[in-house]
Amino acid sequence: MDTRSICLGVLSMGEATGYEIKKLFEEGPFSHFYDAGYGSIYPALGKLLEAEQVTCRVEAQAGRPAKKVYAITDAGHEVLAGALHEEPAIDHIRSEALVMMFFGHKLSADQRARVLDKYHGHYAKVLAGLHELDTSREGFGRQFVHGFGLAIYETAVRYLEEHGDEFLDGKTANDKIGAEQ
Amino acid sequence: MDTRSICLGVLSMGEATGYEIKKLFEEGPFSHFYDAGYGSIYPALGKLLEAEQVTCRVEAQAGRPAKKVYAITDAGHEVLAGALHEEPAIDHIRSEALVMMFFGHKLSADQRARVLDKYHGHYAKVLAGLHELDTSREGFGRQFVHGFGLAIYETAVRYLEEHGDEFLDGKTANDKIGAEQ
DNA sequence: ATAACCATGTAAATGGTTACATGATTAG
DNA sequence: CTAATCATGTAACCATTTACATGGTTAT
Repeated sequence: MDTRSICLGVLSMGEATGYEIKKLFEEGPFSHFYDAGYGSIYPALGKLLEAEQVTCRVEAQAGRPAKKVYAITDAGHEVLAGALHEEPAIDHIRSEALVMMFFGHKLSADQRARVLDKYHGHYAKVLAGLHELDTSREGFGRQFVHGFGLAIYETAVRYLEEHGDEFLDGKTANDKIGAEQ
Repeated sequence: MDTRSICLGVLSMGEATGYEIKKLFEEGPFSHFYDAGYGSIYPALGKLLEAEQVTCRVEAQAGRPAKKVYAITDAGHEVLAGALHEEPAIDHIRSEALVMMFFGHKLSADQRARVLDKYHGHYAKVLAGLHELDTSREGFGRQFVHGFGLAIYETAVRYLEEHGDEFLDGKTANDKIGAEQ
């Protein structure tokens, strides 16, 4: 399940260009559990084309760069089905922001604010994107994953909003209890 | 903020071996937001040693392989402080399981059950590990990040338990509403 | 018996990020 | 006028994963 397989998956929903696929990872229905840049999407599409798992049609556009519209082939559908029946790997999660927050006592107040703010901003933005998606007419898989994303990102944003001050002030839950007593 | 910096961070909390660092990522306080295997930890420690950001002491053990206990140096502390004041990158998240679930309609019932079960098992295991941690005497950063992890992983496990059947049965929320009417 | 744990490491292969390269159109 | 959007791609660099290599002890 590398970028190639995900691209096949996206193309199984309909034709798309590399640029459009990137947007799905940035703002669309994949934004909360997958990311890939142009530097990995374009080479992936190139390899899929070589392997004849996709076809490519060039569309000229007036006053715009030409598009390359990719479509999945029968061979591509087979490879995708195979990839979807492998053992899924454990989620890859790597959060630099959480590492920084973990070592919050080593951060300046400025940096604490910057890190928290950026983190909250990102989660809020992804959450807003999820809210804009309407999956009510989509299949059960998309609905399930969409609901999962909503649940998680809502929890994350709420936590950051409710507990952010403790982090910024450098207060622990203990400090708060002590102050109340 | 690559594996080298995180290793420095871990070592800023006390001496450790590569094996112990790995365990922190697997089961310990980093398990919910970072992972790295031996293949990236050992080389990272090697480079830190070369750069004199850590020292290394070999400890022989009876009936056990010898340990290499690493400790952070002053230079290491400086590099760590610098790394902690950079701009944090956006979280890297890549979930093969969610990709598979997204395409649930292309999965056999067997594979749906396998994927869901593995996913739930992993989240439940990390959550159990988080519950076992007592951060009440730790600094505000660790408490904040621990609380964040608990909130997120509890939400995830609950969602999978409450909505898993819909995914296994291939039913959408719409189908359910329809059945109730 | 068998699996899991302790404990290290390297080499090859894979894969991903970043920087470079181009350039017109449109919205603010 | 400035930034963002549309649209593609490559080359160099960097990081990570996987497979290989070793082997005694302890718990089930």
